[in-house]
Amino acid sequence: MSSAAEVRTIALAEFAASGYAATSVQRIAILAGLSKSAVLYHYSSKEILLQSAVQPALDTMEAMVSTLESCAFDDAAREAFIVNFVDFLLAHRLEVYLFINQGPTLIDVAVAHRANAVVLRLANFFDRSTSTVQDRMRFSIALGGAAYMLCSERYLKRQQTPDAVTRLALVTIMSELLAPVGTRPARS
Amino acid sequence: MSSAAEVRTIALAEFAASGYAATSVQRIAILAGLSKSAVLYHYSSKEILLQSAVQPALDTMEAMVSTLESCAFDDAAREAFIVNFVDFLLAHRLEVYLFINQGPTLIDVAVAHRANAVVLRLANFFDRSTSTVQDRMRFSIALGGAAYMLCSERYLKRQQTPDAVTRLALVTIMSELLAPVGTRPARS
DNA sequence: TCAGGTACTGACCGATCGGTCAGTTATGCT
DNA sequence: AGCATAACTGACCGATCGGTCAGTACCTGA
Repeated sequence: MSSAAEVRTIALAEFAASGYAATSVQRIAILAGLSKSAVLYHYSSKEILLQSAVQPALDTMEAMVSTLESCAFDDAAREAFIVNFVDFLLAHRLEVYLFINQGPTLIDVAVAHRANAVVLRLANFFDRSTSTVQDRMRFSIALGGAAYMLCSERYLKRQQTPDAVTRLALVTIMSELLAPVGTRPARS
Repeated sequence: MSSAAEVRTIALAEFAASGYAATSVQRIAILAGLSKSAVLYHYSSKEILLQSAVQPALDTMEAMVSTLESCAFDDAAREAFIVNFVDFLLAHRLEVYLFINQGPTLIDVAVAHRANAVVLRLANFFDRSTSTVQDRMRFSIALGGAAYMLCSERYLKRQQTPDAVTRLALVTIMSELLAPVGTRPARS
């Protein structure tokens, strides 16, 4: 892996684990075995480093939400979205965790506005497709809960579950949480 | 409200909303209409201010988990715990949000160890009372999701739901998420 | 061989951080 | 009134922050 890519990977992990504000460029440099100047050579500022680290995930999520908004939201589409979304969460858990629980704190970071906007678009989409308070709450819990679950395994001792197992269970739980009232499946 | 209590309240809100590391004592002072020195007069350090702000919630949660661990965990106890826990979440949403998604980042803050420990105790308790990966995931999602949902309402536009309504819906959702496989209720 | 670009370093900048301290104002008891 | 104590301020401290800059080692194509 190139130095630049390695710095990006390390920065993403540190931003997610310790917070953007609490992670210094100096610390990222040390973890990458470089000087602070070298990090700022590859990425001209800390903010641009964050942006570079989360951009691919953000692009993917924006595309997913756009697709969702532009098609009829029947049961099949809902099911397909959940599977896609779970795969997205598994592939970009650090980015999602970062957006979800640091989004509001990064008020003067440009890329955070994009992140907050796309989360809000998704939330509003589910708001429009349901009418009850409980269903809105279910969406928030599914989103925030999945992001938390996927990253809390790591820092609490708890054994790491293989992605394939996590994927199946998460699809089940998300389907249950996001199913509209009246069609919610009974679980055995 | 006394100055000291006001500072504590403001600090808790800011720590939860913007992160402990990203919130300066100076900022808390300005929001409270005081000088930085005045804040450090009431609370001798930033860390002690955090500790003072979250201590009541932490005491309550430790007591709740102790009660849980010391009684038979039948269906009635599970149901009673969920109701108590939801009330706890509603009363201390900021503290829980702070613990849940800043706990791991505050590695050298003493009170964070207590917070992480009690969360881990609760997680391990549910681990022991179930055997499936999915049930463990359900617990994480319920905890992280509830914390996220209760605080995301505030900073996203979304209308504030009255606590009484939130309480009922949250008890329903948490019961569904935390019910052991085989007894999970069908929802209409 | 040597010019030029890439990757990097260390010294340094102003700003802000958490925290200390001497001194000042306000309050309340005797 | 007088005085202790509580509440608070502003100046200041060393450390660290994000970021700049001049300089250097190294590789590559001409």
